[in-house]
Amino acid sequence: MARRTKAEAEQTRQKILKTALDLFVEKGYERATFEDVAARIKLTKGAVYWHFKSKPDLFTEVVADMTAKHNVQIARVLPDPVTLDGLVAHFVERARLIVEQPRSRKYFQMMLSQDWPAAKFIPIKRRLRESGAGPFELIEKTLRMFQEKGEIRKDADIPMCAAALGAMWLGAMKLQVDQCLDADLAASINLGFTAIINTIRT
Amino acid sequence: MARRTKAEAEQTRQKILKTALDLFVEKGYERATFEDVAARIKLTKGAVYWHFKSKPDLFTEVVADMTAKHNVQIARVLPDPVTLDGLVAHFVERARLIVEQPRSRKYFQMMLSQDWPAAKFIPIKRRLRESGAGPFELIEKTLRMFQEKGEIRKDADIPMCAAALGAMWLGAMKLQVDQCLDADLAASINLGFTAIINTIRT
DNA sequence: TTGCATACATTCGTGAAAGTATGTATATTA
DNA sequence: TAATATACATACTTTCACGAATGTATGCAA
Repeated sequence: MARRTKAEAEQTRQKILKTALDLFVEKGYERATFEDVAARIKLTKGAVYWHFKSKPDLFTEVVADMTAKHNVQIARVLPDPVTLDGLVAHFVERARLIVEQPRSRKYFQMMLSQDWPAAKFIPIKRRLRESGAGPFELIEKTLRMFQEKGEIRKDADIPMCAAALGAMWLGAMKLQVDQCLDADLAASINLGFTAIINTIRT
Repeated sequence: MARRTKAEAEQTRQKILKTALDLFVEKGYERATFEDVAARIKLTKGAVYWHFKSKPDLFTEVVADMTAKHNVQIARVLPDPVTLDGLVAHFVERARLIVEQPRSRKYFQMMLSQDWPAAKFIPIKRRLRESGAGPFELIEKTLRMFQEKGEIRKDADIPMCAAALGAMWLGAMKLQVDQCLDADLAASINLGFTAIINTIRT
């Protein structure tokens, strides 16, 4: 076997990305090897090295690819919240989406399990924070907006409230991913978010 | 150099445990080697192997040792809560303790970063859940107690409320450990816990 | 004081994974 | 259609941590 067409090569690339995500989740970063990835899609290590020059590179690409896809997915079905209750509903829905979509679920599982050397992937950690597990910016931005609109008390401590909401979100997602959450994820997020937001409602 | 006295050997063991914790935090499980540990305390790999028969064994012992010490520490200064407000105060204080004590802090950093093959350490994951990052049992047990005492509404959904509180706790600790928490940890835990508990107060 | 157990040091083998170099058949392009 | 770039396969080197084997000087007990 030898050279494939461009389209086929791109398919191969996508297969590698997908399989790599699976393996990073199953075995963790260190124990997942290029040979594992190659074997699972009937290729050789060399082929994988053709598409990705190193293991850190492969991991970085997997994260970038999944982040982009996930963001597109979210943007497509979840409009930005326009009411305070909408903010709660937004995150409840977001959680439901992540749990239901197998790919997104695996992505979060990998990100939050952090069975990978986070210290070596500082930019990834930042990306994770910005768009993935802790969309704190969205929370804080939205809270400020509603404060100006008068739906939130002027004396409310927005950063602290946002921190509490962010912690709630992150914790719930992590519990879900670690499969330690007996209760319903969406429902407990709903409970927590509502309780916290009600303390600063006008 | 050769044989030391029993007391000296025990000191060596403690040094190894301490150094191993440091290195597991700094480099993660896979990248921390017996040589690293040995070099840092001016010993050789063989010496470390004398005290701990394998790497999983060393890791397990580090966790067991730190868990025990941390539990003793908590039990010594934090009485079990006897009021609902006391429950909040308990966790606020617990958080403060963990942040302030360098050893406990590192312990949680290692446990929550999970830059180690969690799948290979199922018993440790259980231990972690029971006594470390997610003291859900304490929360749920205490809530039930207060429900019987009449401080919590009879129709309150205890498991879900406990899940929300647990998520809040876990998320806040993880944010702290990952150094992504700008706001004050204790204060945001206080805010979140109070808000959630107030929704089920009689 | 003798003899054994202990607490290390030293050395080496082994295997596994990362990465490299090269071969090769085919797509693409000029 | 020839030349070149591409998309792989194959085979190899390198690295490195685990762990075992062995050596050795000393503490301790009888």
